Amino acid sequence: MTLRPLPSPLRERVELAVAAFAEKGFEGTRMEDVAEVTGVPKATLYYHFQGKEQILSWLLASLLRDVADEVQRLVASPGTALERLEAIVRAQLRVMAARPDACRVLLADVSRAGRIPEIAAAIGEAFLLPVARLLAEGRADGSIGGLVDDEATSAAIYGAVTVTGLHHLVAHQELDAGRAGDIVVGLLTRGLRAP
Amino acid sequence: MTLRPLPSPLRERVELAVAAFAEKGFEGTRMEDVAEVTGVPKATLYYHFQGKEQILSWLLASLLRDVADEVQRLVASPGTALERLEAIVRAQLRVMAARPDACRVLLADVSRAGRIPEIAAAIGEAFLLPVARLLAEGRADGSIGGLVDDEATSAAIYGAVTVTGLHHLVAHQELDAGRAGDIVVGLLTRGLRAP
Amino acid sequence: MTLRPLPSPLRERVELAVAAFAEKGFEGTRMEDVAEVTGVPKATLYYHFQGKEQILSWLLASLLRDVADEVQRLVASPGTALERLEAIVRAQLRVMAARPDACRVLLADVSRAGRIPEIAAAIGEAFLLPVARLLAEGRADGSIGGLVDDEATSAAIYGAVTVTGLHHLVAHQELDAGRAGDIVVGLLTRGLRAP
Amino acid sequence: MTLRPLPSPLRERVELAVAAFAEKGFEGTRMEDVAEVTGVPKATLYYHFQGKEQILSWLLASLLRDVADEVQRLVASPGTALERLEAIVRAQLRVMAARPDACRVLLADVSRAGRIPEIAAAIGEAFLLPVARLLAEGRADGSIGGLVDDEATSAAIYGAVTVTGLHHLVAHQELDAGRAGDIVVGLLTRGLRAP
DNA sequence: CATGAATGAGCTTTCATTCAT
DNA sequence: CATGAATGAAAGCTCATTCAT
Repeated sequence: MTLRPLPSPLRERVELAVAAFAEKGFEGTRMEDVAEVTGVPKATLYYHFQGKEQILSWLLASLLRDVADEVQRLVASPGTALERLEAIVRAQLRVMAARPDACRVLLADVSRAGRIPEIAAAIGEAFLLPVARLLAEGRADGSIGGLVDDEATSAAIYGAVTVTGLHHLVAHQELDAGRAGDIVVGLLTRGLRAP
Repeated sequence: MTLRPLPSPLRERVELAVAAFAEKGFEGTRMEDVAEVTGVPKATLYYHFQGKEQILSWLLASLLRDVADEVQRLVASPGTALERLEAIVRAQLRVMAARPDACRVLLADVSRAGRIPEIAAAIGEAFLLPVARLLAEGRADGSIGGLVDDEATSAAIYGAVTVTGLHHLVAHQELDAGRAGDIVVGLLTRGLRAP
Repeated sequence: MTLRPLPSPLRERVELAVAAFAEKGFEGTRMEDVAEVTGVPKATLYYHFQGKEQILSWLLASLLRDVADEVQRLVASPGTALERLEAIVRAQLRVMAARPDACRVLLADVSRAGRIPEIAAAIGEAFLLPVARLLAEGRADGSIGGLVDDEATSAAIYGAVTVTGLHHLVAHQELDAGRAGDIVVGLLTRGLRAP
Repeated sequence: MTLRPLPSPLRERVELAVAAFAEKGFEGTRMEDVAEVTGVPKATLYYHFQGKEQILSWLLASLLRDVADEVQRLVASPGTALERLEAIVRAQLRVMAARPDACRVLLADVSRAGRIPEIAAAIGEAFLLPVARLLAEGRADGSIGGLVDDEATSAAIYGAVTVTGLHHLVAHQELDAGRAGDIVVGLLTRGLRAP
């Protein structure tokens, strides 16, 4: 995605840009802002990135790589499909707690329906697809009940998790991944209906 | 919110601006664009609105008023709390099907965590709060099981509904509110776990 | 060439920009400079012109329209072809004396061999073609001797006239169209060879 | 002009830069472009030249040295002044045929009337002055008729030659120095007037 | 009331040039 | 010696907004 391989010290500084994007949105964030927050001169940013969009793209890709790694690890772990799905939900919330700004930026981008098509694809790859496969596995191993549309269900799960995390961040200024996980996992596994 | 009460023919034309906001984001949409899609000259828009932000604000408020009305109507309808909540979920998806662009804009704004604080409050008022109240009612009337945090749960429900709708719109170019409703309602009421 | 018809007061002010282009070249002249020299704000220039190139284009077109008018008038005047050609040469030098900067800009552009193809075509239309036709007429009416290539000859005439004018302007800071005309006409009609 | 004497292999590669200057103009040509067409890294160019302007200056000086050498040789050759002048005109056209880009760049610069004053002076030294001297000689040896202003006449000759060459290059994509020479020499010696 | 015309304030991006290696 | 990396200082252009009619 980057033409030149990004030198490691720069990588860390550029990560600081998510805060700006999260607060002011992509178009509302000026390169000047990115330069200020990261401490990297504007011209240097342009030396390493093709433009503002590529910086955003790089940031989101970096986040999604982390999510994908975690998801992949958990998918391959032992346990029933439902147990592994629970673990994935909790992991996603941990990522949100660790990198809340990046997640906000990502959601904004999703809602704009894939400004950067690669990102839309990457979300599918990183979360939706593995979860959909897990749902199928779950029906096979008997841990998950009969649902009709795995793709749509995984989107619903993604929404429940993400918006819960976001809501905590916005409403309470912080995200307790454990507590939020209990709620979401509770809702998703047992449902609302009284037993 | 508007200084002058909007003349009715203008109101309808301005609604057309959501498409632009949905596609290009708030900052990415120029007043010129709004003027073009609505057919209302730029200067005339400034005669009726205070600025670009106020147009967005007016558009979202219009959507949220509709959602709130629907929710309020359904909250007061007969049936168990769970049944009414199901109806609300389905209603929200119908709104998304009817006004997909406005919903996309709204979600983008939420993720930017309340660019316009009034909007964040309005979402709470229109959806989260009534749903949270319904959850409490549900525990009282025995239709909804024991959940710990009504506020967080209603956020999770909002996320599940919204992202499912969005996913359908993006992935399948259209949203069948009935089918999507079945999936979300199924997930939310019975949960994933096999009986 | 211009989208909006240029208001007359603006037209005169924009003419002042040729001085800047003549002194610093096209690329060396910043829009800021044009704004300063003309007294028209940058944004206003962009409101009326598509960009810097279009301003140059408009300026050169304006000059060439004048040249073309003069040439056309003289071509149709009475006298032998040679007499009329002499008149055209002298007229061209008068235009250079009147609008030296525009002529310098035009010549720079020619050497860049039609950065703006329309301009290259317009020079042909305004000068080269009428002169070439006059050469043919001259052979017919017996006033002009047997030359082989009218197109090339008219280019040579254009060069002799233009560079002489330019040389006077640069070397003597001013152009006496009468004196310069005598020299060029003398050279072009009788040639260098002693009788 | 150069601080360090240019290593011979570099000299040849830098010559390739004229193509870029000819096509895009001085300001329109980026050092990056020069680096690309010459294959010499930007920083290396800066190691050998003081800046972009010095590269242009060096290129034009190189051309003018060649022209001056040729002219000097021909001025000193046997024959009447008119014959030697004819030879110079033809030689200049041969140079244009051999190095068309450099000539285009030179002419662009002339019209900008001595962006680099040394260049304006060098043209005088290389062409105008020797030709003016030849005109005087020609009047003395009886081969050239009575003209009033040798300086202005040499400028006119320069213009006729140069623009004819340029016209051929632009209009016909190539310059046949022999044919073009016949036309220009015919015009300059015998004039247009029918005998 | 409504609007075409005008503009101040910035925006992204570019580029000549420097410098550490 | 030569050069990849880095950057200060613009440059061209855009856009939300105002205003005269």
